[in-house]
Amino acid sequence: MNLPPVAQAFVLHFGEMGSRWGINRTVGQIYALLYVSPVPLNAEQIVEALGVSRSNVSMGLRELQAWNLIIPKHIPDDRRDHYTTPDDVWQILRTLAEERKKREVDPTLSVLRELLMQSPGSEAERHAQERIAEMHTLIERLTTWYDDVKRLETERLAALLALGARVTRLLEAKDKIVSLARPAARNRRPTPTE
Amino acid sequence: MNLPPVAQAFVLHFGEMGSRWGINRTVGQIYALLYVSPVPLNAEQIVEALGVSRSNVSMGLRELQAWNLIIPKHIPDDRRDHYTTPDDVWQILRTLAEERKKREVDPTLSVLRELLMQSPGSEAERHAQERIAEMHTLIERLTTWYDDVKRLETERLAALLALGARVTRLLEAKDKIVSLARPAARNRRPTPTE
DNA sequence: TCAAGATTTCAGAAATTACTGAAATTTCCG
DNA sequence: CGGAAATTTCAGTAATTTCTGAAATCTTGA
Repeated sequence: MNLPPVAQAFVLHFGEMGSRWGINRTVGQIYALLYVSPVPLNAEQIVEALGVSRSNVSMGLRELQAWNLIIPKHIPDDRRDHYTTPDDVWQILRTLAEERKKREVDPTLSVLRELLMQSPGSEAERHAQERIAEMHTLIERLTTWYDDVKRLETERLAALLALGARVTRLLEAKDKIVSLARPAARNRRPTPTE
Repeated sequence: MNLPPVAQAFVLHFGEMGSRWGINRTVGQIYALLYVSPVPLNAEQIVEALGVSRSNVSMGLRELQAWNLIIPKHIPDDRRDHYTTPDDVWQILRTLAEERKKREVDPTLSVLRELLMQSPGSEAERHAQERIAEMHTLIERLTTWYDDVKRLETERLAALLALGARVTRLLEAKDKIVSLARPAARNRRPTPTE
C-alpha cells in the first residue's frame, strides 16, 4: 500500500473496523479510499493503492454497489468505470441506516411476526412468545420512529440532534403553554414562567 | 438441538443473524436461548439445548458477559452458575447501544481526531483531512445526541419515539408560541412565514 | 466484425475464525 | 486439607470466509 500517511491510516482503520461488522477488510478499505480520494478512482488505481488483486477489487466494488454506498462516475474519454462516495455525509448515513435496516431488522421482524402467529404448545412456549412479543414491539417502535425521521431534510435532522434530550423539556413546556393558551385561543398573554 | 418449535426457530434465527454482525453463531444462539427461557439456565442445560460442546458454551458465556448482555443468577443450593438476560427490553437496548458505541464508535472517533492533528503533506492529504473532518463532525454530533438521550427514563424515551418526526412540527409551533408570547423580548416580531 | 481493453466469474489456495476434547484450574463442601 | 463438581484454558481440527490467478465474458472503437 502506497498512500499519503493520513489516507493510509484512515484506510487501514476502516479495514479493521470492517471486520467488526460483517464487512470484510478489503471492502472496508476500498470504501475508505474512495471516501477520502479527491477524485473518482478506477479499479486499477484501487489495486495499486491497496495492493490487493484485481478480482478482489472487482468483488469489493460489487458489494459496495449492492449497498448503494458508492456511485459509478463516468470520466469522459475513459472506458474504465470510476467510483466515488456521495459528498454529503448525512446522505451516507441515511443510506447506511436504510441498508442495514433492510438486511438486519426487516428479516428479523418478519421472523418474529411469524413466530407470534403459532399457537403455543406448552407453557414454556407461551412464555417464549411473550418475550418475543416484547422484542417485536420494541423493534417495531424503533423502525416506525426511523421511518418517520428519515424523511427529514438534513437541516431539520441536525436541529433535532442538537436539541437532544432537551426536546422532552420542550414537550412539557409546550404542554404548559398550550394549556394556558387554549382558553383564550389567539388572545393569550405571556405568563411569568415563560 | 431439542427445543419447542417456537424457541428453536428463534434461537436459530439469532444464530444466523449473529454472523451478520461480528458475533458468532453459538453466541447468538446462547443469547436467544437465555432470552426466551422462563428460568435461568446453567452451562450444562445450554449444552443440551443447543447441542454444542461444553467449552464452546463456556467461551460464549464469557463473551456475553463481556458485553454485559447476560446476568449470572444464583440458584439456592446449586453450585453451578445460572444465567439470564435482563427482563426489560429497553434496558437490553441501552446496553447494546452502549457496548457497540464503546467498541466501534469511540475507537474510530479517536483515530479520526488523531489524523486531524497531523499537518497535511500534500494537497491530496489536505483534502483527505477535510473529508475526515466531515465524518468526525457527524459522528460527534450523533454521539452527543446519544449521550444526551440515553439518560432518559424508558417512559420518556418511548414518548419521544412515539412522537417521531412530529417533534419538528412541535418545534415550530413552540417557536411561534414563544414569539407571540414575548413580543418585547429581543424586539422581534413574527414574520409572515412563521 | 474483430481485437484490445476492461471486467467478472470461479475453482482452488490461503487466511481466519469457530469449535472440540482433553487437561488444567478453580470452587467449595465434608 | 482432600477430592468431587464445575469451569476454564488451549492446542489442534474443522468450518468458513477471503483472496487470488486464470479463464471467460463483456464492451467499444476502428
